[in-house]
Amino acid sequence: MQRPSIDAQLDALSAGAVELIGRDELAAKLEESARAQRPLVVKLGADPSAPDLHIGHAVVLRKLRQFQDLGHQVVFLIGDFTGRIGDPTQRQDVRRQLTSAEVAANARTYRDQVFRILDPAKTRLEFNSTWLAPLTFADVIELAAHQTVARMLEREDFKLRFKDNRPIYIHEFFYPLMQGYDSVALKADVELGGTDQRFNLLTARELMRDLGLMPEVVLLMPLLVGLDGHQKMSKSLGNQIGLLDPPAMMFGKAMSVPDETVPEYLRLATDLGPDRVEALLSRHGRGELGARDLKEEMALALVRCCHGEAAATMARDEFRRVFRDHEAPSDLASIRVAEPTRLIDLLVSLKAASSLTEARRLVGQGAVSLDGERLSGAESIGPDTVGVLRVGKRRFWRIG
RNA sequence: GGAGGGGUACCGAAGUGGCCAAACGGGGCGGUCUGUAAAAUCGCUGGCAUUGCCUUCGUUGGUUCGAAUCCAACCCCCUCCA
Repeated sequence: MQRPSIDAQLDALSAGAVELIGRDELAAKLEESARAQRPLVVKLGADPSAPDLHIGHAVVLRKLRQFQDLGHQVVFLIGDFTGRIGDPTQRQDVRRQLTSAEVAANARTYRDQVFRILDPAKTRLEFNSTWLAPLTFADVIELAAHQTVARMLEREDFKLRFKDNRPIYIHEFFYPLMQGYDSVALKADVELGGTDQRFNLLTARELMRDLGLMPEVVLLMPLLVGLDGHQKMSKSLGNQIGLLDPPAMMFGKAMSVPDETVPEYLRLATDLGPDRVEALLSRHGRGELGARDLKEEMALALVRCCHGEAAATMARDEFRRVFRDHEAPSDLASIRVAEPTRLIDLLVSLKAASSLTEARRLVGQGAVSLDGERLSGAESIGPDTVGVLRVGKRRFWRIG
């Protein structure tokens, strides 16, 4: 395969990135790689205890894919050792150790998601317990001697916690070091990460240099904002679109993003490419494409990335039917009620309400209807009841 | 080790003997409207029950007719000093 020139490669690889640390080094590495026919090792680390990836991760994954398309090798590193210790301030309880079976299961989940974007033939899966577990205490002390407390406190979240008198545990200082050591063990040429990883990745560079290795090149990708339009997308904030979310859910979530966030999603979360995106945005700017329709294009592209064209179109049509035209979904769960049941009991058994009190509340708020007729709550649902039961805006059941 | 501050519902945060199932904000849910699961707006947000009862304010006991509020012990967090 004829590769583009080094300059062209650099431009392509840094496109969309927030920061490329070591551009000249990358140029040298690319040149050396081409000369020696040796693919670069491009590293991405992942937390093993939260194996649900979202479309924010996809931003980084697509960049990795670009490296692969240029012939390089991706190392998808599962931090099974790092993940054992956990960050006690972010989780109430100390993270429990994952069993090897759980790690294996999570690794499999990762594979399912990651290979929607990455090329399996050019991806290596590694676990950092391979080299971190055998380290002795003396090794660890030696490692710790490469970093100072003052430097650690420069890291944004440490700095903040320190200032706010929130606890910082000693072992948390080992996080960047362990991550850095991963790069040493892998002899990584390039590491990718979100901008929140800046400190850790810089630590890796310094550590590699200290230990006489060529420091890795760091490529920082923008963090995708979550569904709320303000905070970064993360599972713990519950504002994510999962890579494995079913098409309809993905589409719906995408449509719930604030209007101002749509351009960012178009640029970062879809694979439309800059030209298509700018074309859409300028049509919107000229008033030829409404905000709703622009958002729909974004949602469509998003679903297409993960589920393909057909699923995306179906998700869109379904969304239009239910939320724009206020019709019942085409495909809804059917239930039969064997004997007369109070409406509120039915709602609880359908899990439409978590308690009878909540069921009463829903009915009282006019959220429950049968074939479009609002129910008062006194009704009894029985074997001869037929119709579409609707709870709130988006929960439907066919009865009978 | 010493001195002080604090632990309240999903989260943040008021409340310092009855008017407290507990202000307010966020989140979540619902209604209306719309261009959409957007925005705006109004409302709901412990449980059971046909207006009454049960459980809840770090834990366990105690004082009181009555405790999130007072007392005791314990657990946990933070600050300053060593």
